[in-house]
This record gives sequence, structure tokens and C-alpha cells, in this order.
Amino acid sequence: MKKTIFLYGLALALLVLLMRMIEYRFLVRDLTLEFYIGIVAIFFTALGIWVGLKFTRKKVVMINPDFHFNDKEQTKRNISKRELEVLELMAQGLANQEIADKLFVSLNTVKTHSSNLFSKLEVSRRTQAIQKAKELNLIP
Amino acid sequence: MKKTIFLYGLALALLVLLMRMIEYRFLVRDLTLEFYIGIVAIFFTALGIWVGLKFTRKKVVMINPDFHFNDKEQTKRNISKRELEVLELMAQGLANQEIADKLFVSLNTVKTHSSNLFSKLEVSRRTQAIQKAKELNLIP
DNA sequence: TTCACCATCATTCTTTCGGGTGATTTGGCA
DNA sequence: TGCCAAATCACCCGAAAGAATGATGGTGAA
Repeated sequence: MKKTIFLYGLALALLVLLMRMIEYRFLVRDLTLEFYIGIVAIFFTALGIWVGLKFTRKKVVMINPDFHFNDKEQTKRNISKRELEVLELMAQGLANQEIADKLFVSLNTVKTHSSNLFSKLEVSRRTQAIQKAKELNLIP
Repeated sequence: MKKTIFLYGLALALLVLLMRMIEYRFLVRDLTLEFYIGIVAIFFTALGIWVGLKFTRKKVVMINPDFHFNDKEQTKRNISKRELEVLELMAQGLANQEIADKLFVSLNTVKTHSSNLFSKLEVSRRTQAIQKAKELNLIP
């Protein structure tokens, strides 16, 4: 979290620096305020989207009313939050690569998580994992 | 989508207008570039977060407890009995080889059936096929 | 501060899936 | 009887999944 804030500030500082350089080095002094605002807006919109996704992906939206998460099973089987996220995306029919993209991690990481999941759920295939997870009320 | 882009541009225009007003109306002429950038950065970061969230909302899939086989869908999609059997076993988390053993056919046959199933269900992976089949009430 | 655990990523290797294509057989039906 | 759809099987190939192992950095508890 601190790291992210730091990086965020760093990005802002770098952007300011970049603009100063454009201004002074290339003697382009008549850039309008709108131009600056445009650049900054685009940059920070992208950054905002990224940040927004990164910090809200953990918030799991469960709208199915007759689903009660079985945290006992989760505790008993030592299933971590991250593994649960992978499990949910897996249950949505996503491929490992798609899960990796969605969670902003590498394919290998997803594979590691899923491998650990399989052993914790005592299964050997993703389809079985989904089945069992639904039986155990780990996913809706 | 067009509406969003429009609103987005409108927000940008309003922000520029706001800044101009701050600049001229209150005679605060010595605001630094960093100040402007800061304002815009904060504003568009928030906007970016909002946009990012808006387009990644989860869709809700209700799973009804009592299952009634949807033979209309089966007819409409021309899904054969054998394909249905494969589908059910697939949903139980079985691998193609296991399905083949269970149905006393060869692995290739199961693969053919599943391939045809995928195209009939308009999916490309077995996990998605299971998902969709449940939504269509083809399997419990 | 040390330790256990989690999250991350990499590499290698094997197995499984899935697409594409084509062929044969079989049961029902016009 | 001939046609049609289904079921069956084969082969090739590339992509994806999964197993096994090792490594690193962060964090929270003891």
C-alpha cells in the first residue's frame, strides 16, 4: 500500500519533470493549459483505472441470496484469499491466462495457486475443483 | 459507451472552465503548474477508478435448486443424447479418458463429442461448457 | 528478530484439451 | 432401398493444463 502511494507520487513527480523538460528544453513555451490538462488527464485516468482495479478486485460481489460462504471449510483446508479468487475465476470458465490477466499476475503464479488449490481440495483437475468447491460452499 | 465518452469530455471541459474561473475571477494568477496538475490528477484518478469499476461489474447467474431439463434448448441446439451424456460426465469433473472408459468408447470419440458440444454451446472450454449448460438447464 | 505463511515468478517436463479433417458404420425413415 | 444423421474412431498439431521444484520478498505472530 505504501509502495503504491510512493509509486503514485513518483509518477506524478516524473510527469511534472517531463513537462518541465518539454517546456524548457524544446522551447515550446506556448503550450496551452488545456494541453497540459489533457496529458495529465489521460495519464491519470489510465493510472486511476489500474489502481481502481487493483484495489477492488478483492471485493467479491456475492449477489446470490441463498449462498453462505463456508469459512470453516476454508479455514480447515487452509485456503488463502488469493487461492479463493483464482477458484472463483476458474469456476467462471476462465483459462489460466485470463485469470492471470484479471488478477494482474503471471501465468505461473496462477498455476501455482491452482496447483495448491487442487491439493487442498484433494482433486486433480479444475473441473473437479469447481464441483467440490460448490459442494463445500466455497463458491456460489 | 458513446454517452460515457461524451460525459468524460464534458467533465474535462468543465474542469478547464473551472480552472479558468479560478484563475480570472479570484485573480489568483500565480498558481503553479504543479497545482494544476495535482488537481487534474486527483480528479481524473477518481474518474478513472469509477470508469474502471463501472466496466468490470460482475454479472449475476442464478442457480435454481430444482432442476427441470430444458429439452427445448436441446432441440434448438441439436444436441444429441450421446453428447448430453458426455456433457454430464464432463460436469462431474471427469477427464476425457475417464469419460471414454465409462461410456466404453474410445478417447477420440469423446473428443469428437465434446468438440461438437463446444460448438453447439458456443464455448471453447469444458469449464465454460459446464457453466453454460447449467444456465440453459441442460444439466443440474 | 526469527519463523511460518502467503504471494509471487521461473523453469522443465508430461499430460490433457481442443481444432481440424476425414472415414466407417448403423439405425431410422421416406 | 437409398438417404441422413448419429455415433464411432483415427491422426496430426498446437495450446493449455498440471506436476515438481526452487527462489524471493513481504507480513504477522511469537
